Amino acid sequence: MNHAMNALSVLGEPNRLAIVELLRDGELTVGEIAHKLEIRQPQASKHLKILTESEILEVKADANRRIYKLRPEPFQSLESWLKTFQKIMEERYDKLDDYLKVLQQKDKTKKSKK
Amino acid sequence: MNHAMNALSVLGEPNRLAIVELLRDGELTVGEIAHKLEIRQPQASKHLKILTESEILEVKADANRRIYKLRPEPFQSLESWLKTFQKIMEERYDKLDDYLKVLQQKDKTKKSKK
DNA sequence: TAGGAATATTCCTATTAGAGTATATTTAAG
DNA sequence: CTTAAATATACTCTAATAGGAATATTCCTA
Repeated sequence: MNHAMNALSVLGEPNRLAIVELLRDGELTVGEIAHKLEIRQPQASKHLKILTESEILEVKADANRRIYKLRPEPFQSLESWLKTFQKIMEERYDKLDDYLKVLQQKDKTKKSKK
Repeated sequence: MNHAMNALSVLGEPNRLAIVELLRDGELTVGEIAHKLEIRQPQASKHLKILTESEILEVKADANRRIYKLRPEPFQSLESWLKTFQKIMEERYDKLDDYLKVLQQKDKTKKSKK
């Protein structure tokens, strides 16, 4: 939970979120990330550092290259956190159900369709 | 998706996240929120405005009070967005994931009974 | 071992965003 | 009609932060 909250604040930055979405499709080097997002290398490195320190990413050294990829934990944490809002999410579904029932009722009174 | 990204940046602010977590347990007025979070009323109002404009909250007027509560949509969006990381989440912790799936299945059968 | 490529780091600047304070607005009560 | 309560808004200040440029570091290769 605490981890999920930290992840949220880190992912609040657009470029960092973009990095995470890039890495969803597989690991990438710093240069590749900088190129794909059209940002400069130092900025990429800085964001990657923050993402790594918050344990959203992990690095693997390959000679003078650094290969970054996603860690699963923060996303699992976020999922757990989201589950604590399940009740709210369901409330509206129920309302929608009720609404649909109302529509069906009106439909019945208007013209008996089916 | 776009909505989920916006929600992330809005929830990146600690006080706003705290407000959202407060409202998980039910609707509250501005004063109640400010008091519970030990922040000043104008700050509460500002954060609530941002949260409302990003459609995370909705307001109801009651005389000179404003009652805020969560909207389900952004959380559903976040859930959808998180699902796009399912592959990464499944890579490791297969056992835990299976367990969660079992729980989800049980949950689904509960819901569909209603 | 010199040079170049990839990345990290440092320092600076400018923008931004949140906090604080004062004030405006709305509404109920007396 | 005045006042007080609840909330929103406007203004200012300050601090955090992202970006830019230059430089340091590491590692490979000729």
